[in-house]
This record gives sequence, C-alpha cells and structure tokens, in this order.
Amino acid sequence: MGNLSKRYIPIESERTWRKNWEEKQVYRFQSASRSPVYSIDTPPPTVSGDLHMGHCYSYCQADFYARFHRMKGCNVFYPMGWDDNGLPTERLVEKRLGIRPENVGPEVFILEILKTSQELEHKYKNLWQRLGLSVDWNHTYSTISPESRKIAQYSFIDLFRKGLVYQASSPTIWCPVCRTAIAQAEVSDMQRSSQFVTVTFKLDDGQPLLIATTRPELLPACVAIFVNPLDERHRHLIGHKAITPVFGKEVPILADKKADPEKGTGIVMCCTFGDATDVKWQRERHLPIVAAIDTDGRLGNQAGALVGLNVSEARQEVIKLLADKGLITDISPTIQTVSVHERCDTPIEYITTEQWFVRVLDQKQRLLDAGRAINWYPSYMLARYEDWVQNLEWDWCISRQRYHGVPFPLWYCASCGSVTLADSGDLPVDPRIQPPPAPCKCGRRKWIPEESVMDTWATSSLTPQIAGRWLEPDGLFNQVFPMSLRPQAHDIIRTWTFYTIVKSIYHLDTVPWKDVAVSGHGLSPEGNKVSKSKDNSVVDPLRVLDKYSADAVRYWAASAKLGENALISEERIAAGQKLVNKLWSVSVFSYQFLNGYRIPASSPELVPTDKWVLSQLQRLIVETTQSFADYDHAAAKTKVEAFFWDILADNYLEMVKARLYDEAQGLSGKQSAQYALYKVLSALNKMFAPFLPYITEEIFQSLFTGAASRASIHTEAWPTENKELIDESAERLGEAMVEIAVNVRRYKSQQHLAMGARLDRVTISTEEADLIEQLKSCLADIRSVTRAETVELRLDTARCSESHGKVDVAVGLH
RNA sequence: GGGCGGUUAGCUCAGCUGGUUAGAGCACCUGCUUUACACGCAGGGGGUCAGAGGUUCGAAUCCUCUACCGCCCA
Repeated sequence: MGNLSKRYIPIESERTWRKNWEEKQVYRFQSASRSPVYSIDTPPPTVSGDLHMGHCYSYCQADFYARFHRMKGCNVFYPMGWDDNGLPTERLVEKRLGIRPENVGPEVFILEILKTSQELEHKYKNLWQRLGLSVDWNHTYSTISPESRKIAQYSFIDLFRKGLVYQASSPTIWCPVCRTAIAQAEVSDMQRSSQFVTVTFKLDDGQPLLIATTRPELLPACVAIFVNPLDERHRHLIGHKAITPVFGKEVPILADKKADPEKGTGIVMCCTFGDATDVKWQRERHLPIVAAIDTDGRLGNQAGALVGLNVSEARQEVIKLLADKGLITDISPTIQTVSVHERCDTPIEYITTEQWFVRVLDQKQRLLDAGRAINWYPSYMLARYEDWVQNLEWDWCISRQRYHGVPFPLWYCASCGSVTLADSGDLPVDPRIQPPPAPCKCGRRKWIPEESVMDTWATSSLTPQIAGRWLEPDGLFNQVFPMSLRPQAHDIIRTWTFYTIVKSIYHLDTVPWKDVAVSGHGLSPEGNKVSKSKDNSVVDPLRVLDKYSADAVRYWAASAKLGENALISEERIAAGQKLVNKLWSVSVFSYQFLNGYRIPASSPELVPTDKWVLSQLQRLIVETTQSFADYDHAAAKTKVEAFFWDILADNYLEMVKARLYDEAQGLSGKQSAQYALYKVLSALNKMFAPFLPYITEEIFQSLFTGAASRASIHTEAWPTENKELIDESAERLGEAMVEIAVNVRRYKSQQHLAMGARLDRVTISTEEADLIEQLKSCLADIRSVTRAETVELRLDTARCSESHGKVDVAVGLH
C-alpha cells in the first residue's frame, strides 16, 4: 500500500500509471483466455489533420464501454488504426505542402504523404495515450500497410468472383479539381448564389421557346427538352421539336413529371449531364450522350466556340454569345443547391468514364435486413441507415484516378482485352510494376495494368477484417468477429457504417457487429461542429489535458449520452476536475481508517447507518451496471457521482466520523464503519474507473489492494449486487438521519453558526416506534452529524396528518 | 420538400414504462476554518416544463395539431 499525499498531482500520477499499464500489458487481448470476448471495431481516424476535442469526446465514450466490459470479465479486443489511405490524406498533403501530384510526380507525392502520415499518426497515438484509452497497442494497423492492401485486394477478388463488382463505362460522379470519380457518399449539398438565365430557343414552327437554366454553358450538350404533362401551358408542345440557339441542334420536346412547372418557365433543358435528373432522363429515355465537359472540368470538342474554357468561363462566354443575338430575355439571381465534393467543396460534374463499381442497388433488401440485425444505440440511428440505403441511386464506384491508394489486383490483356486477376496467394500486388504470373488465356503476355487505385472506403470498410487478421491462420479472426461494438460518430453512417456492412455481408454473409454506438459531436461554444479540415477546433486537447487532467476531460466526455452533441466547455471540464479532487479528498480521509485494514471474511455486526449506506450501494450497483450495459454512460456517471457526493461525502461520512475517530464510542462501532466505508468506497472507485482511469488506479493501489499486489483496478471485477444487504428498514433510518442533519444544518445556517458549532440539545420526535428504536442505536452518529451534547428521542403518537411520516427536530442552542 | 431529434431555472442538461412539493452542475445571494476537501461546506433565490387542444382521478411524461431550433436526405 502506498501513501496518499495531501494533494493529487494528476500530471505525475498519469505519467506513472500510463507507464505501468504499458509495462504490465494491462489492456492486452488474451488470445488463450476462455473469457467471453468483447471486441471493438474502433474507427481509425482519417489522417487528414489534427485531432480535436470532438475526437476526444467520441473516442472516450468507446473507452468507457471497453473498460466496463473488461471489468465485467470480458476479454476485450480493442485495436486502433490509422486511415492513411486515399484521397483525404492526399488532399491534406496538397494543402499543407502546396504541392500537386501533377507537378511533383507521383513518387515524390506519395513519399510526402507517407512522411506526413507518420508524423500525424505519432501525434494521434500520443493523444489517445494521454487520454487514457485502454487500447491494446499490440493491435494497430494502417490502412495503407501491406497487410491492409492484401485484404483490400482479396476483398476485390472475392467480390469479382461473386459477381458483385463490375466495370462499366457510365455516367459517374466526378470531381474536376481532384480529377477523379467519387462515390455518392462523398457528395454533399451546398447552397450558393447563382444566376437563372432565360434563353430563347426556337420551336419547330418558328415560334420562340423560353427556357430558364442555371447552366447555360451546357447548351452544346442539350439533347432534349422536358415539360410537365400536367402543365396546361406547355402540354401542346409535347412531341414537337426545338432548335438550340447558337449551336442549332434539333432536340425533341418530351413529357416528364420531374419537370417542375414552378421553376423558371416550367420548361427545362436536358443536357449531358447537368445534374442527377439529366442522368436519369438519359438512362430512361436512351437519349444521346454529348460529352460537354472533360475530366479537367473544361469544355470538350463538342462545345464549338467554348472549347477549352472552364465551366465558369464558358458560362460567361455563352451568355455573351446569346446576348449578342438578343436571345436572353432575363438574368436573375437565385439561390441554388449544388452538389459538391465533400473534400474540396468543388461542384461535381457527371462524366461518362470507365470505372469499377460494387453492386448495391440490386442488393438493397439484403442490406436493409442487415441493418435491422444490428442493435443501434440510440435506436433511432437505424432510420438514418435505412434512409440512406433506400435512397441510393448509384452503385458504389470504387475506382479513383488518384495515386495513394490500394491498386486493383488486375491486368487487361493488350491483345484480347480480357481481365486477369492476381492470385490470392500473391497479394498484395501492384499491377503497375509487376506482371501476372501466367500468360493471358489468349496466350499473349502483353499487359495493361489498371492505373486507378481503390476508393479509401474500399479498404476502411474492412476494419473488422484488418484488425482481426482475416486471412491469417492464427485464429484471431474467429475469436473477435463479428465484433461486439462499432463506436462512431453519426456523420459516417452513410460511409463507414454502410460500406462495412456491405463488405461483411458480401464476404461473410453476416453483419460485422452486434452493436453500433453512435456518438454526437463536440461543438464549439457557438454550437458548430468542430472539424479537422475546417480548423475551428477552439480548444487544443493537449492544453486542456495539461490544465485539467485526463480524468477531467473524460468526465466532460461522459456528460452527454449517445447521439447527443456536447458543447466543448472548460466549465464542464473544470467540474470534472472538482470531482477528481473530491474523490481524492475522501480517499485521503478514508486512508486514516483503512490503511492496513483487512476486510473480514464475514461482515461484523453493523450499525443501522452502515446498513443504510450498504443497502443504497446495492441499488446503485444494479442501476449503474444496467446503464452501462445499455450504453448509457451518462446515466451511469450521474448516478455514481450523485451517490458519491450526496450520500457518501456529504452525509454518511459526517455521521460516522465520531465512530471512526473516537474508539471511546465503542470498538464495534468503529469496525462496522470501517467495513461499510471500505465496501462503499472501493465499489464507488471501481464504478468511477471507466470514467476516471488514472485517479481510481491511484486510489485502488493505495487503499484497496489488501496484502496482495494487484496489477490494476482496470482488470479487477466489477462490483456485483449482494441482495442480502438490501434493507428497507435501514433505508428508512438513513432517510431520517439525513432529515435530521438537514434540519440541524438549516438551523445553524440561519443562525450564522459554523457547521461544527456545538449544540446543547437536539430533540427528535416521530410517530414511528420502530424508527425510535433504530435511532437509539445511532446516537453516536446523530451527535456526530449535529454536534449536539444531548439527543432526545420522543415517540409522538398524536401527530397531525400534515407531519405524518416526518421527523420533527427541535434544536436547543448551546 | 421528406425523415429524425429537440424545446424543462440566467447557461448546459437530467427527469419522459403517467403518481408526494419538477432536479443537478455552472452562475447568483447569504453565511461558515467541520481533527478529508475553500478545487470546500451549509442555507437561499430563481421554472405558467415552447404553445393549444385531448385522454386520465391525476400529464414535463401518453395522443393530436401549431411554432421555433438542430441534424440527415432531396
């Protein structure tokens, strides 16, 4: 047993225990253990900037569950990864270093990415360790590592063989700045001001036809005109043709409900491809494709006078051309919702390119069923997943015309064009630098490698498989998969959650996790979500950890329930610091009486006050355990804290002080108090442990290890309820004791007396004869909490109904 | 436009399987060296539980509508 210093110094204590936990490998997954496994599919943070308080918030919540289940006896598998693969990391390096792969070349570019990733991953790990995450650092992974490449490529081959991926030349969502295809999940909506331009077309009978558009630059790609069949004004046009201005092309006028009569003139031009509706119309009506925009976002050779201009230049130019001919009747400002690439806010284009897709559109029902097979916390988050699946409009495009990603394990035969896949045994491969082992089935050996790399999510969607070492023969995967828990924030339901479910269902025909716990976000004081890329992380995590301690930051992270956002508040963190101090102070006090104390095998004869606090403790254990099991960490924290502060510190300790300090009150009274104090404080300390891992370890090691040496409180057993200690009569007594204390304190406060001021006499009256009997055996405790010389107990059977069930307290001044 | 969540004390939030007088932290006021803690203790002020209707002996809690805020998706 150690000694407790008067003051708790978090920074020193944290350093000591962190080192200790690492040396003793306290959080190591025990592959030989027979205990039930609790496995966590930790989201590896994307390497795209510095971590902020929002990450601390979300990752601490996952750690609460890890620690709870570990103490409940589970063999916890808690890996950690870094998602350093793909476009987000490429964008970060482009932004930080001001370089572009086109300028420095792919080799230099990738080298810089690896350097930056390494530096950031080191910082990430440092922060996780400072926060006290109970990660097993023997199980880490990077999504660009050879092991991850192997799994991602194996995944592709497996999907290929199952017919769940296909290659197609079809309209694809395209980012002209990142110059790559992207997936529907990477698109977000953005409001921006734009111009609604009303252009005069010519009808086939020579009459003018007015069409309003926000994208006049797509005029050379106009392939049809739509009106709403229910629109009386335009119904007669259906079946006619119109001539596009400037470009003089004849296009059909067709009917479709999607044409909005309220918008512009109610007549809309359909181009290749202005928006998702254009894509739909092209597919449904088999309209010709006139590729107006190329992969750089410039107008291509179909665009006549506009060739080579970028989109906004072309827009100005075509407006000028039209205006010169008097073909513009109106230009009015409008607020428009445009689809942008979430990584760079560039408005996306729809461009026909050759890409690889994973089938999801024809598998929706299977994916919806999978969603329902998972427990969602909070349950309403399932609706977000279902909405996303139901509204999917594109298969998952997984090829990216980028550099830093997992290569596709395939080659095209230069002669016959057929696809050759790598051998699973050879993975990982890079087809750009190595040929397949055998000639093509046509007999030739001339290959064209697939130059695209895979979407970052094609790898990140395999984190359960990567962390669990899916393809290795060591048996780990079968032990940990499906994972018990996926903790994450709610913004990645459509990406991480969705894609991971897709992969797990396709490869293994099972859902990847039993539970999904969805946390909210850390919010700036203005209520905005803080974000790595937006650089608005108002509070630096390391500064806060230094100032208030890791336990205090974790206390803040525990203060809101799953799904709820939390304001990043130094006040709230400071409240955590206060709790840490209070817990320390109570422990310093208790140390005087528990130092060297050995808990007896059987309980001593207990004073009713001690029976009361032990009875309340049993109820607390039941409730707290249930809250944790339900992923309601905030309720668990609130309950333990309330018991600790209100019942233990403010009331129970004041009642038993006399018995603890003064053995003249009777040795058995002291032994009873020691027993209860030991039981209560050690259980509370354990129930605080998932939230406050550092100080609870310090207290545990100083007070509660007994004669033995114990590795850590974090591998100790979670408290269990002892039903025999539930004692309703003692609870009634405790209630009365608190009532007596409150009455006397109120009196002293009103008289401006110190709480320690001695009182001549306290008279307590009640109509409950049983209670009188119990109070008689608690006289020392009543004197302790009231500082009364004389305590008089009166049985008052003739009480008015108003005061029924109450204890009357009369105070005599000293 | 569709879906989801929310609206409770000055601020941030509990409470919502209906049941004494609606709670906590912070802030505020008053007082106080309790052989643990002034990073503390005690006492106190402060709420027509967003609004309207309904169910009920009884509604912050259940139902309907309205308003406003936020998120997700169009």
